Amino acid sequence: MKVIQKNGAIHEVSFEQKEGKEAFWHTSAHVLAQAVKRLYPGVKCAIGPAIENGFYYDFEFNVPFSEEQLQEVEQEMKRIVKESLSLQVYEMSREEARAYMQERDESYKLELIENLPEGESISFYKQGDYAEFCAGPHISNTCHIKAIKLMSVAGAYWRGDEKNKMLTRIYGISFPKASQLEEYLKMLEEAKLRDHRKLGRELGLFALFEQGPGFPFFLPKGMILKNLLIDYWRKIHQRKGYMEIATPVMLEQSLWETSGHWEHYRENMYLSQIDDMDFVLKPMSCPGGILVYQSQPRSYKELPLRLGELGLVHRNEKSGTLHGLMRVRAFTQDDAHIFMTEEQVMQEIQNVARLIDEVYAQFGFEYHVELSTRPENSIGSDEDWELATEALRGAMEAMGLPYVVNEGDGAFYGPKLDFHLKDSIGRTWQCGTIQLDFQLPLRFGIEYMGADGEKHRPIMIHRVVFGSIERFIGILIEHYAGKFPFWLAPVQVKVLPVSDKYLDYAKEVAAQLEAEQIRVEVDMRDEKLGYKIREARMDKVPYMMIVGEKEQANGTVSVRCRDAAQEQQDMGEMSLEEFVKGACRAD
RNA sequence: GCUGAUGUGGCUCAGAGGUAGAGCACUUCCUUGGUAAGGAAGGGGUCACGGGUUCAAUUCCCGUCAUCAGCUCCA
Repeated sequence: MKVIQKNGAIHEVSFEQKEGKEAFWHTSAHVLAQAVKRLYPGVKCAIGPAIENGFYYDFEFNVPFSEEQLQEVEQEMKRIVKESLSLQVYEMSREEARAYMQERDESYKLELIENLPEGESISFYKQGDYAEFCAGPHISNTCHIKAIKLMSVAGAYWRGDEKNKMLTRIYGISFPKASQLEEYLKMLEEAKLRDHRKLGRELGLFALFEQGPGFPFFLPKGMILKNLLIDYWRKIHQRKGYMEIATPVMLEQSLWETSGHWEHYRENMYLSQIDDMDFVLKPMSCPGGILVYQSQPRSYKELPLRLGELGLVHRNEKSGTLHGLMRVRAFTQDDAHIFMTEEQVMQEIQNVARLIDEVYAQFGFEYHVELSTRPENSIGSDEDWELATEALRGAMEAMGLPYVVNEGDGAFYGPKLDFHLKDSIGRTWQCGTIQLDFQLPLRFGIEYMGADGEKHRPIMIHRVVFGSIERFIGILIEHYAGKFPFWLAPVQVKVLPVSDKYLDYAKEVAAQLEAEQIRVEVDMRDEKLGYKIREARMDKVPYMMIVGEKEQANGTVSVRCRDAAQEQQDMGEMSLEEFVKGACRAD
């Protein structure tokens, strides 16, 4: 298909390319606007870009509009596409453009025109009876849009500002081939089946109650999973020279005034008063970590001092943002604060980056890195920010890790590197961060004794690998679709006696597996084998062991495996030694 | 927090202005069954909460809370 630039240049591009997709979806958004204008002439158009998956357009409707009317708009879009309208580009002066939009009472478009640079002419794209100013590029003809589906209607603020009027946003997706739309819809279904809220309930991992919105409960199996992750975390951090500490969940208010949290994040903090003291439930563990640092005089010989903490933090997130385990109000951060000299900074950043790399590889995640720079309401001097930002940048370059820059997205006390991992169906999640901080050491006045006998101020790194353990578990559930690898499965083996005549043997098998540190359950219910297999499969247990007359007589088990094609699941009869040595160590 | 939708037994969902139903799960009994659901009986819900309208509300209206989809936010 062909793409048409705003200077009128045309070139060939495929839908598979990023540029092609964007032009395709952007044009689809224009078709959506065109359809809406045809059906509802009084509607005002705001903006309609291509997004990661599809496109949207924001409108101000003068009549009520709801999901039911989507079908109608979609039909109109299909009619427009059938008209095979070719896109034309032309330019207008600012004045002409303004007059054009004024005539059509497009107040949002007028506002947008005001924000365009003075003096430059404005490019318009026109398809049939519809034209709007737009930087493009667009595809050359609407006829390429073979498959369209409008997905949903939602409210969205004009220019993303909650003080502005809420507009009606219509989301849609389109493709050059009908089969691609089917595939996409199938992928959405797949994502729904993986939803950690659904699987979390079905697998008995966690629960949420009205009595604690955003405060997840861990059920026995979820707790096994959480503890396994924590065990793994401890092991790897010990190896990397971290020492673990634990600081209180609640500390006195003045500490948070010193740290700057009181000023910057008061609205998100839970408060409590005991006797005459004002307490704050910690939203972060850093001030606690600093008190530990300060608990004794520090020498340069101790640096870098790596203090790790699985800190339970509370943040009063807005009600509308809560989402299963992904966005909660109480969670465990796998935090660590590293205190070091200026010379050690680059090396430490790289050490942490390597640690994160190792952990993500363990779960089969790919990732990319983003560097977030100074935000608006930040503390500290320009020089410190510059130094810190360059240190993070330098470490990435020294390691040869590519990164993208996120302007103004840093923490209020320092810039950061964010690690965004990619799950098995291609979605990305921000988990690990490395934040460099000159501010808290200054605010708390922490020091170390240098080799020169003088006092110096250490620099601090804040970092997490999982981010939030709760959220990481949510991501893992969806990544694995509940089929956890053997080492993480809450129940690794389920023993299924063919009938209760073999219950004793089943228990004996379970006891032997337990002796091998394997997490095992016996299905002792009075049900038929087929039924027990079905349930064990729904519980996504990696291995089933069927025991009946034959196995009891031979002192063996018949193993059935979760992770194989239907016809290969039956792994046949084997001894427990064989299983323990071979089969289950594969992953 | 904002906009919209939803809220019926553990789960998935049906239902109606006259105080509720199905399937699965659960309990008991029959059955002792070999690779994705054997049969029967039984227990379980002040229909989210608080007001209002009505002779009567779980069903209609208002408010609150929670959940869902977006938006905004995410140290």
